[in-house]
Amino acid sequence: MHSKNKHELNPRISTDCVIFGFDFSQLKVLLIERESVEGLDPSMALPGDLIYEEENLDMAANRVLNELTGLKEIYLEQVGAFGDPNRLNKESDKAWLKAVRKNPDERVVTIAYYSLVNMNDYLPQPSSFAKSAYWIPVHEIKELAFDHYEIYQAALKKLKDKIMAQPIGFNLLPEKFTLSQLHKLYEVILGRDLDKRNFRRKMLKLKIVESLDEKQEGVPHKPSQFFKFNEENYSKLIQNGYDNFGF
Amino acid sequence: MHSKNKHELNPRISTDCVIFGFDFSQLKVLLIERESVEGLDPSMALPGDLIYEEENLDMAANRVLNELTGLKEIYLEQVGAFGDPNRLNKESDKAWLKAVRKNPDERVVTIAYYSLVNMNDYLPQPSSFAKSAYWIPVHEIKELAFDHYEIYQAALKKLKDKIMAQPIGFNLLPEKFTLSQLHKLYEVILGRDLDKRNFRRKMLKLKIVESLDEKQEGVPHKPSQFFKFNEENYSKLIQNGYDNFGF
DNA sequence: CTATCTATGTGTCAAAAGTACACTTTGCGA
DNA sequence: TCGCAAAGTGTACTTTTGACACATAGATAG
Repeated sequence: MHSKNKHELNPRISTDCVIFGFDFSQLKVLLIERESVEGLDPSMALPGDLIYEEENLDMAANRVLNELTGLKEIYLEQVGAFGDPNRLNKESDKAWLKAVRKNPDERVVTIAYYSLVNMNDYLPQPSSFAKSAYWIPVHEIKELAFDHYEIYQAALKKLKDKIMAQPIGFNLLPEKFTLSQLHKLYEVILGRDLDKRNFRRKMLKLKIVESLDEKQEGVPHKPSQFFKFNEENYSKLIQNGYDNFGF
Repeated sequence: MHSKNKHELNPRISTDCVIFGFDFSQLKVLLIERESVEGLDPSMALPGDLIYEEENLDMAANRVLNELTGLKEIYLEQVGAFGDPNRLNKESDKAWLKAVRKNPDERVVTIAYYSLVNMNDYLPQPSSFAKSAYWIPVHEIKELAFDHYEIYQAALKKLKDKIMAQPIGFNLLPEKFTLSQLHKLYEVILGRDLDKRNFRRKMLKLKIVESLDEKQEGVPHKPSQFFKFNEENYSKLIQNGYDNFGF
């Protein structure tokens, strides 16, 4: 082993956030466009930045997300750590880092987080080095800065695993929603069709949704019933070790 | 916010490994005893140490595990990152760090990994600052150095989730094993009884175990059939997106 | 005011999976 | 040869899944 390798790593730590949203037809991810640097194509990235001393990882992720996109008080779940020595070594990334970081060549280990939010409650307001922040449909996400595409894929996998193991996704919807919307949400996350009747049957049997005395209005078809999430029944279910939600 | 907090964190990175083994009756974890420092109780810890420059995280975890315990070429799966600013601040830990680290007060973010191994294939051989390395039954694990207990719990949860989602655990057994041994393994990981007949039925239906023409010998009861793991059927199963193994 | 359009909402049946449960078998050793 | 200890085996019942097609409510356009 080269003696060079014997030096203990002393990197920076960053967090990157994969925030999923849903607009009733597509699954989207919140991305920022970096301030462009002379001549470089501005490229899309996950909101993420270096963390500070004295911060714990979860808090840092929330702060960074807030600074770059304006989103606040989001429950973030950890995806994992990404620390390949070459993760920042694409030429375009190096140029950008040179422009914004004090020590652009320093190695950075990033801790990735993900979350689900209701898009309508959180209007992204870019600041810091985020020139803009957009909700991008997942099917349009093809390349991202750094190793962010890999991080995004890992987060999506976690999301799929989680939604298969236990019913989640209520964060992504407004307080009252229709079963069709919930149904659609599951379909876009899992990336496949689910039988409408079987889906409804299951949701209703679990009693985690509750019918409201209210219907859609003004739609050019049979109006659908509104439902709300029953938090109480949901926590009971989870506490009883329910972990086999699968379709 | 205090200006102090605005400094970017520049910590060390370590890895800690939670290695599970099985001795046909109990689930165990590989722990090391640290070289004792004047007056301090030697305490048990997960094998873990700082990583070097130029190493990627997975490789570092393997190197560290090997240096401390002698285990080699283990498939390690990431548990996650643990980086609370106070994670090394117990008095006993600080004293120990002072004795072995160049910069004992430096913040350290650790990336935890876990794995399952066949205890008989890997006889722990402590070295480096590991005074000894033992397989400790999980029910005896009550406190560990640093935040290692928390890390161990997170790893155990991952293991349970995983074994519920897909049949794993063959790593923990010798090449040929009896269905009773496999059955017991599932019980100790999940921490509850599983019906013997139902367990066997399921394993056999999935065709991931295959009967050998060989029986136990010299046991004071009906000798049991040996089985082997059918890797081919197993990968087929996994590739078909099988993820609902639950009992 | 009638016809048409569109998405909602509903029931049944067969197959598969899960759950609960008790006795016989084999080989060793006393 | 008897007893012991763990292996091994089958069945009946319940629950869950998965596949499938048509009537309904309200809006709109003619």
